[in-house]
Order: sequence, then structure tokens, then C-alpha cells
Amino acid sequence: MSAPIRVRFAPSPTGYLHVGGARTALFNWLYARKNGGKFILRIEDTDQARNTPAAMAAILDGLRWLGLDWDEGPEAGGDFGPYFQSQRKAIYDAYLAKLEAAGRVYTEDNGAVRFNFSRQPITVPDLVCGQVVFAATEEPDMTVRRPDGSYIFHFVNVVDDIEMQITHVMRGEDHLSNTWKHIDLFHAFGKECPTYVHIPLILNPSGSKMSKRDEGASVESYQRAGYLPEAIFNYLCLLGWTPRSDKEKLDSSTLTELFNPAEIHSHNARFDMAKCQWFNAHYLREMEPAALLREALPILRDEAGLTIDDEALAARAIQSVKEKITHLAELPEWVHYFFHEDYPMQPDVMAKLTAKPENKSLLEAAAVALGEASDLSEHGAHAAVEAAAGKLGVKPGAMMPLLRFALSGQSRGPGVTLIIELLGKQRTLARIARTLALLPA
RNA sequence: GACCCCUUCGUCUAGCGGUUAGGACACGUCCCUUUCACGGAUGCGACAGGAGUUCGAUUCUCCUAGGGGUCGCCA
Repeated sequence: MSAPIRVRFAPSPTGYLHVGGARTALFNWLYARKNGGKFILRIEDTDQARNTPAAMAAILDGLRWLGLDWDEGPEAGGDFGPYFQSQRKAIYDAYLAKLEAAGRVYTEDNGAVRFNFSRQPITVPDLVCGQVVFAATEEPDMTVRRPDGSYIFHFVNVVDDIEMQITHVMRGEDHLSNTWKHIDLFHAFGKECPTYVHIPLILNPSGSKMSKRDEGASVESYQRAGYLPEAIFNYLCLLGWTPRSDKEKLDSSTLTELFNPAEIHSHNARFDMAKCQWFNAHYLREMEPAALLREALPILRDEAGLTIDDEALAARAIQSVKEKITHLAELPEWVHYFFHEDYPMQPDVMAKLTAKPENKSLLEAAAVALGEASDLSEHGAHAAVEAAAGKLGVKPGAMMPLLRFALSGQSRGPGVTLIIELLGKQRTLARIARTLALLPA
């Protein structure tokens, strides 16, 4: 019986939650959940000057949004705390004393403490990259404590992994080149190193490391744009790992079941926003109407500034366009005209309206028919338009687009007759009349 | 510069010595259709290069090239 699996995500609160970091957290989480292990969140805030409360909040919030709950860490507690490195100085001091006792550190004139590398070849056991051998180093000894008494990443990272009994270190491949230093430290403490799983990096479309300037680099940007966490979760899993399934769209419990760190790729992957959006679009379509409404309302009201009194109307309007959009931020432009009368006539719409002189009479005929109809449900409206068109010897298809232009100011959208049903007779007729007035006689 | 990781369609990838090199996204065409989408059908499109090993290399080895990463009193 081997020790229970304990993995950790150890961000430093110096910026927003990066998609690369989120994916690292995700893989750790999947591994813990798959094996009944513990997923630990440890905050590496040793660099006082660069930490910010806002960054801290963004990280916790982003993780929660993705559904990555931690078993130990900030706000969760646990038996291996504190989970902020800034609060673990006593532990680090004690570990430094061990190194001093073993004669593995020395103090510089300015007070900085350096660790004596063993200068032996060191092999990193990595589940993804195999046994990676590093020759005896010629680098200068590594600083582990600053003159002000604060500790350096490599040191605290190892100490905490020992103290928190971490069994698997799953992190970005950018750490691979430094891992021998960590192993040297583990050995100096008389410990075996954990199993390493270095995950390939997520690159931007042009092939370099994703940075804050790149579209979609921060998890927060997805939250803001109305992406669904399930979709981001799903897409991120597919960057650097291929689940053994004939489908790509997989929910979190399936992904958990399928997850196997040994299958993680060893090559970097580029982020593809189009595919990310494809996932989101599909999750959007499958969302429960009530849930979709709940997510959409704040965007419609707060972001787009729309006044929505009739939520039942909003619900139907949203349903009518949900398969046309990729993410919720696109929603307002598709439905705003349901909620106010001063919607703009888009340029292409006016051009199409005035392109043919007969458009005006077609629209007038439609207005008359709709005005006379007693039933303006989707079905009734369709019958009315069909009859009006028939009377003029044209197809309904000649009339529908004109109605769409008049009723929405747009050249695309839900079915015209559905728009009529949702708008109701009064608003429908008023909109047509107003449009007619814009057209030359 | 040294060291480490990597290299299949534009992108994400399957492949684990013998395949018409498969799928997804994107893109093109067609169908459906009052628009935009969805859906269906179909097409375009890849093994970085060179040596080996082998009866046979996308697959194994080496070299070159290219990409990424690391060499901090950042994490």
C-alpha cells in the first residue's frame, strides 16, 4: 500500500490566473480526484514586493470558477498549514538549520545564504520526459535565503513539498531545467524526491509562451466574456493531453475517470481560440434554459445596459439565438432590439431596403396583413405573411427579409415570425410603420 | 553561449515497424433554409531534412535544422 496521493498547485499571487497555470491546476486536480488523493493549494508569496491581494483573489476566484476545489489551502484549512509561505518562516528556519548542521550552506558577507550543490550528476524521474539526466553542475551555488532573512523559491518549494508530504509534482515544463536543484535539496535533507510530471507549455498562436498580452491568456477574461467554465475546463484538458475517448467533448467526471498523467504529451501546444469557442458554443446550446437565463441576464443588463422588465421575453429571446453565438458576450448584439425601440438600422439593412423600389409596397402589404391578423403567434404570423405574399404573387421569402430589417434593424437573427410573436402586434406594427417612413415614396 | 525538452495537415492530435497516415477545429463546396447559425454530405490539407538499423520506417538510433524552456538575492 503506497502513500496516499497528495498533489499541489502552488501559484504566486503576483498576477492573474494564467491559462497555463489553470491547466496545471486542472491536471493536478484530475489526478487527485481520480485517485482519491488530496489536491492542495499553496500560495507561494515569498516575494513580498510583488504580491497583491487582487492577484490572490483572482487566483482563488478563477480556480473556483473552473470547479477546482482544493482539499487543503487558503479558506479550506488542513493539517499541513499554514498554506501561505509568508507564514512559514519558522519551518524554513528549522530546515535551514538542518542544512547548516550538515554543512551544506554558507553565509555570504552580505548575509545571503547559499546552498552547496553536490555537484554530482542528477537524474530527474519524470513521468512525461522519462529519466532526464543532468551532468554535474558548474553553476554557482544557489542562494536559498536573502540578506533580509526571506527565502528563495527553490528552497521553500522543496521544504514545503517535504512538509506537506507531496507525492507528485505536476508543473509546467519551464521548471524541468531547475528540478535537479530541487532534487539536490531533497537529498541534502535526506529525503527522496517526489515523482515529477512536467507538463508542456501552452503557446500563443505565433508559437511563443502565452503572455498577458495574448488573447485569452487570463482565466478572468473568460469569466468576463461569458464563457462557460465547463467549456474552458474541457478545452484546457485537451491541450497537452488526449483522453482515450472517441469524443473530445467530455464532462469533468469523464475526464477525471480517463485522466492518466503518463499520457501527457511532451511537446508544447498552441492555444487555438477558435476551437476553444467551438467548445463553448456547444456547451452553451446544451445549457438548461433557466441556467442560461441566469448567466445571461447580468450581461444583458449590466454589461449592455439594457432595461429588461420582461424576463420571460428575455428567456425566449435568448433561446432563439443561443445556437448562433459562441459566448455570452456576443448575446446583446443579437437580442438588444427586443428590449428597446431605438435600435439602429444597420447600414447594410438600409441599403437592402432601398435597393428595390417595390420593397416599400411589399412591406406595406405585410403590415396590412399583420394588422388584420388576430393571431400573431409564430404560426399565425407566418400564415398572414404567406397570404399577403400570395396576394401580390410573390413568395413569402421576398417579404420575410424586409420584415426582419424593419423589426430588428439587422440582416440576421431568429426566424422572422418568431420575432413577431415575441414582439407582439403593437410593437411589430409600430416598427414597420417607422421603417416605412424612412423609405422614399 | 551552456544545458534541458520537443518536431505528423494552418491549429489540437491518433499512430506505438507493414495503414488508401485516422479524427477534431478552421477553411472550401453542396444539401437543408425567410437571414444567421445548427445539422447532414463532401473536399482541401501533414510525417522538418539527412544518414543509419531492418525485408520494410511516420514509428527505433544518430546528426543537422527549427521551435520552446532554463541558467536570479522572480516564482
